[in-house]
Amino acid sequence: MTGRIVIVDDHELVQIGLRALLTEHGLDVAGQAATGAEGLDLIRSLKPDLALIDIRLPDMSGIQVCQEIRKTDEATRLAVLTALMDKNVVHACIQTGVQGYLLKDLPAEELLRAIQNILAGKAVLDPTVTGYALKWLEMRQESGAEKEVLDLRDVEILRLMAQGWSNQAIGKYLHLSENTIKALVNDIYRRLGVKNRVEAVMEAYRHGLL
Amino acid sequence: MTGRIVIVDDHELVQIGLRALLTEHGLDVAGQAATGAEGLDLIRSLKPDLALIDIRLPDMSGIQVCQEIRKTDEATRLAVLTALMDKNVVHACIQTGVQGYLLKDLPAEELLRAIQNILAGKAVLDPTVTGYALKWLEMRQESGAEKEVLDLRDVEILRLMAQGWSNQAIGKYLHLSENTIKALVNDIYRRLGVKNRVEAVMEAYRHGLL
DNA sequence: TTCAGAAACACCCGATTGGGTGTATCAAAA
DNA sequence: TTTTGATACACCCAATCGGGTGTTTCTGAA
Repeated sequence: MTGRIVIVDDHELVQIGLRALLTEHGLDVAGQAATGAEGLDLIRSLKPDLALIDIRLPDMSGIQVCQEIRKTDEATRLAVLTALMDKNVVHACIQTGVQGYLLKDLPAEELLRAIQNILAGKAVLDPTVTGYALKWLEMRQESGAEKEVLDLRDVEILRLMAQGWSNQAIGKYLHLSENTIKALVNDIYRRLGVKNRVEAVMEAYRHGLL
Repeated sequence: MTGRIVIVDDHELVQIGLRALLTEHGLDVAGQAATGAEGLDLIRSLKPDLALIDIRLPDMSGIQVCQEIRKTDEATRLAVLTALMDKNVVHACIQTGVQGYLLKDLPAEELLRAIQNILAGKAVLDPTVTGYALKWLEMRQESGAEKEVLDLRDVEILRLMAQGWSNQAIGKYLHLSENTIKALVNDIYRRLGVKNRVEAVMEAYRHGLL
């Protein structure tokens, strides 16, 4: 079960730690990247068995990286590695089709076991987040309506909002009317429990959605 | 310049990374701790030449750890190692008498050099932090022309903006009129080179001002 | 003393946001 | 078949924001 692994994390300390941990146990770290863009290039060119991707990267969100990869590549296993545990992020990850959601403060041994499991073909969610995931999957199957959760388009809109775009500009960009954007934006506020643009963007940013 | 070093960090990955980096370059990691309490015990018993301390620990702040140590021990060098850059934290660290303030996303090589410098008796502030520290010291000494720089009140206003407050609310809170807040806010936009609230808050957040 | 410039406003105005109600379409469930 | 819901709008309106001009007051330098 030797696996070629790519690490995408902007903290070089974490890179070093991961590589030390993985190589020590016979796993092959084929490449490392510090930004989302570099990570995309690396994954596309190396086609590793597994990519470990940090959520918070300097240029883009790790989730976006996963989405990009999944557009053209269903084979490479993806796992996000993050310090935070957030409902919306977990859901976005599952929707994107990642095989693992791992927390950085996990003991090294558990982390290693999780990675080995993913390489072996299993999907691994950190135990502390499994509850959320299961509940969400239940709702998905039976009622289909999974209210209160931000979908990918919501996150896209939040990203544009965070760049200072107006509703009108967002509407033109997404080929929707300004009125529709306003409705969607209000929905986002309700789901995030905030009452204006700045709060929404800050919430999203803190939760690693951007 | 062989130094005995203690690491206090709750992320085992970072511990592993640091240890690999340091031992690889002939430095001696004498001990590691995952909590502030453990860290205090370890530093007091081992009396290392340098303690690298994470700011965010499960039981207490790394700054508190430094303060505790400094109560009885002026000799052990202390350096905080953190992912976040906060002006207030920097200020507190300098007042506590730490020798280093290092950011986790620094390239490994620079990190290593910084640590070697600290062991050699120099005090090292991360370059991105030094600016703030110097500016702060300037303002203390003289009323030198510090144009184009956000002062403390600007940052306070940005903090309130980031929490979703309206200009009116900010004005009431700071005992200023809404019109004055508007003028100040526009000044902030000009200095940050942005054109609306969301952008300003994002800029400030990215620059560690919040 | 006079002058320059800052700080703290007032007033104005168009653009945008926040929030509500209402509607046409379409697809899936009852 | 009917009904439900989700989606993508339109219209409306008050509040707020973005940005400009102009006034007063105070302080420090010429």
